[in-house]
Amino acid sequence: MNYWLFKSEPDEFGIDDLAACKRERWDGIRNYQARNLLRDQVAVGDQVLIYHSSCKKVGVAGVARVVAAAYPDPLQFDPDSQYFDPKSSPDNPRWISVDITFVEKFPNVLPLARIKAAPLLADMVLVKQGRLSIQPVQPDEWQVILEMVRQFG
DNA sequence: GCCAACGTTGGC
DNA sequence: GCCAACGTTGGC
Repeated sequence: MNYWLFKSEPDEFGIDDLAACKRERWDGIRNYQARNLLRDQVAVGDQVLIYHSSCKKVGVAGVARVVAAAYPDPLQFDPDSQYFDPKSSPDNPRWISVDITFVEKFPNVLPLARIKAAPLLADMVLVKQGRLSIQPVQPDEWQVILEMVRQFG
């Protein structure tokens, strides 16, 4: 089983929305590095940190679990969607979705500033390559994050 | 709102 | 295939 971090803007879709709907298609990913991870590595049963970006409380907000592995993102075929891609086709889809389900909402969002300040998390992709929207998380990093949440919350 | 970092596009 | 121009992300 692998660990991941998915970014979302809580104004669009955050941990509370996930808790309310229980299961959600993670769509609209339009970055090749993130796409490749979704397509090749994200598997059913993997665990996911839900990260809130571009908002007041930037940081890790909770946990989700993967319930459906890679399949074509339907929005790429929808001309009315902002994620429509005219260069993609059902025969050869370019963009990938997975489904996740709600697991846990943290009592408090673990702030990015705390993550950046933690020596044990200095090698996190979040710290080193902040812009990637689907990121691998190492098992030891996962443990450190959850321990920090326990102390912070 | 600013701006640094980084990804994508397109001319050559 | 290089690289300049441009667009986007996302923290602050």
